[in-house]
Amino acid sequence: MARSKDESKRSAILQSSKKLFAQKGFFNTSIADITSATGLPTGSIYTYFTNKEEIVRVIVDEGWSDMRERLEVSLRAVQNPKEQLRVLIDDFIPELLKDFELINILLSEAIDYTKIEEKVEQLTEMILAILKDISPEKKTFHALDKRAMKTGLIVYFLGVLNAVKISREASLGISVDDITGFLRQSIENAMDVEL
Amino acid sequence: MARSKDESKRSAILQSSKKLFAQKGFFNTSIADITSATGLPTGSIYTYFTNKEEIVRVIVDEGWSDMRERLEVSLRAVQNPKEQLRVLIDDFIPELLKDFELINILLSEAIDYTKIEEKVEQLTEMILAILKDISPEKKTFHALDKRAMKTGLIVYFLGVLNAVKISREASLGISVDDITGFLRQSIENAMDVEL
Amino acid sequence: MARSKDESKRSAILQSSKKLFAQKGFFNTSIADITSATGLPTGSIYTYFTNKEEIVRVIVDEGWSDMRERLEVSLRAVQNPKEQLRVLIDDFIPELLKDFELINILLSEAIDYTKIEEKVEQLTEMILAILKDISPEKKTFHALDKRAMKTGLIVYFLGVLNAVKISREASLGISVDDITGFLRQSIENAMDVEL
Amino acid sequence: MARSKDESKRSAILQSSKKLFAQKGFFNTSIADITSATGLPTGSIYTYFTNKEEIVRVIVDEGWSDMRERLEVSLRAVQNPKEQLRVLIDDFIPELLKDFELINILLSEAIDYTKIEEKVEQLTEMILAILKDISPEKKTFHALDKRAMKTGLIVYFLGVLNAVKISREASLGISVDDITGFLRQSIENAMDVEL
DNA sequence: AATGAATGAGTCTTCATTCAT
DNA sequence: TATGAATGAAGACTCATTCAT
Repeated sequence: MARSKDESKRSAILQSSKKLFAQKGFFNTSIADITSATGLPTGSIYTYFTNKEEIVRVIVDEGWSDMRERLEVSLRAVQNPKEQLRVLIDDFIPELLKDFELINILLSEAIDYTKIEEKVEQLTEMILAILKDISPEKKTFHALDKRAMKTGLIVYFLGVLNAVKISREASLGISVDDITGFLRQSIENAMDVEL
Repeated sequence: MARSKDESKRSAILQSSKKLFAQKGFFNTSIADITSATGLPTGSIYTYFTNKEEIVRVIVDEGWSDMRERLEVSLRAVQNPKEQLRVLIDDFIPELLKDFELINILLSEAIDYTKIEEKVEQLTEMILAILKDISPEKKTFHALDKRAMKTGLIVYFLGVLNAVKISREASLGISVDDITGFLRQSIENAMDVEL
Repeated sequence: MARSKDESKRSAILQSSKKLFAQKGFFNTSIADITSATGLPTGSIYTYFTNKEEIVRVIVDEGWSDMRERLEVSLRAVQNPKEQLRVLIDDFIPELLKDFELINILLSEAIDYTKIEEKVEQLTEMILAILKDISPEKKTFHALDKRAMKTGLIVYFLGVLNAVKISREASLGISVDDITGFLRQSIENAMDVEL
Repeated sequence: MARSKDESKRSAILQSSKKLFAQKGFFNTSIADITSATGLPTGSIYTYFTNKEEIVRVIVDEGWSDMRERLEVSLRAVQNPKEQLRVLIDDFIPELLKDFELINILLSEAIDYTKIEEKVEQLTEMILAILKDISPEKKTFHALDKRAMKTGLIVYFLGVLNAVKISREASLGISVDDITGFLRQSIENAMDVEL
């Protein structure tokens, strides 16, 4: 009982902070903003988190873990690497790109606490593991050595996230669907598969 | 009659601020930091800029204008679109990617004042103008409609900038050269040209 | 559970500020002056008041409310309008004129936040209500229509307050007693009563 | 020629400052506001005045001298004290009350530099000199000793000025005409004359 | 004399974090 | 544990006045 109450406060803080950080930015969000949004007293924030930084860190880490776990589960469910690619593109990516708030926080201001490089690294390795089991007839992407492939994945990953972020904030004339569409096309092309 | 505004002071402010903003971030850089770095008194900052925001804005706008002008000049010097592509990749991109501080500021914290979407838009349009004059035998990239092409360019542009930013800050195991190399390869592939 | 707001701190701020504002003026009194005078840290000022303006506003409003309440109570205690007039002149006015600091603040600098016109209006209406029940044999004051009476009251009220203020600051050669004396005389004359 | 140019700048400063001080108050008017309003460079302000305080002081002193001189001239033109009273009420007072800006400055913020007590003193003495030559049949005002008379004059003078100031700023429901009307009535009554 | 950039102490206010209750 | 008042260093910015030119 006590524990569940605690948990709900912790969640409330995380949820409100996530929204606020995404909207106003980390530095422009004060602890007071968070207490207002949650209705919790100042002190409570500090019984659940040691400081403001830890809040972003947890938002990002838990958000990312969630994503990754779901992806791993889905991937384990299918063996065929081509299928896995499809899972990645049809399930994981859209799911990730829907979490606009997470993306926003991941990429912005608090990037120091956000450890985006870890996330990049993790995802890259996972995808490389899938790709190396696909032997396309065409050369294209595979003409690239592993390092180039990694580079490509990083560029794509960061590019996609940023494109989503910016396309939502400004009127670039492209949508999230355009972005996932482009990504799918690129991969199909590169890997010479049809997903 | 009186002292006239001192261009060298303005530059000093811009230069120091650029370094500081890139290193510590916009919000973690105080006006006091800038006065320390420049040796100028507080008041002087405000005789050259109306506020802290204007400093970032100017850093980004002037930095970007410089880049763009140099690119436009270079492009005008060659007519052949294939040559123009080479100029873009061999001259402009490396030049841009060398300005790590600019990239850092462009992509981070102060992104509200940074108007990165404008820069994305501008560069995208310039490149599309070049590409539309190249008729590759292969389909690939041109199979894409204009919107998809634009999307691709945006993803690549943002991806490359972010990859550089992050690869410098963390140890992703890839270098700026890897990134430009990947970009060149991608374009050669997509456009079916050899640069 | 936590410390609760400390009324004595709030009072200390009001008291010190009142003295300082009266002595040095609103604009020449800094928050630092108030913290020095009270011994409170800067932050505490802002846990009790939202800003410097609010401090004057509260000083004036609470000071005035006090005065008015006491007057109303006293007036209710006597029915005869002539008695009420005496209460006004013998109790209220001297009491008001003793609060030199309040007068000073009411009339000066921060007059924008001070809403003296409200106070003038309130007092004027109260007095008019008393006067209309007194039927002097002589014409004099009652020859005046309501508007002229109101004008007269306003002139007297403001005149008396300012005369006190200035007579305390400079050596005009008249005292507060002279002023109340004159006022009493004027009213007795005007209303043809003896108080 | 040079002198006349100087003079015009000095006037411009005084005129603009008068308007600004009356509108925004002394402390809320910056030297920069004055340079904007006049179009003069900062330095020029200081070749004509030693500091901001001196500007108010001069505005008030010159404004007041003007008034007083005109009054003295007018008074000298008529011998009869009753006529002099009429001049005072019909010419001087309305003229003074028309200069709302002067009144505003005289009574507010910068009251420390404004030396209003001097003005009160001067005017009071002038009027007393007139009054003492009028022998009313009725007692009323003359029942007062000199000190009481002086007190009365001070109260009236300050009351009238303040009433005008406030009636212009807020909606007290009385006009400048009401105020001068009341004043005339009071004097006629007190002195038992018809003006 | 005229100019307006230079100056830096001083202004109000904020806010993450602590800690008395 | 829960609370929210307390804290005070730090923040961005202002502005009267000076003085180099």
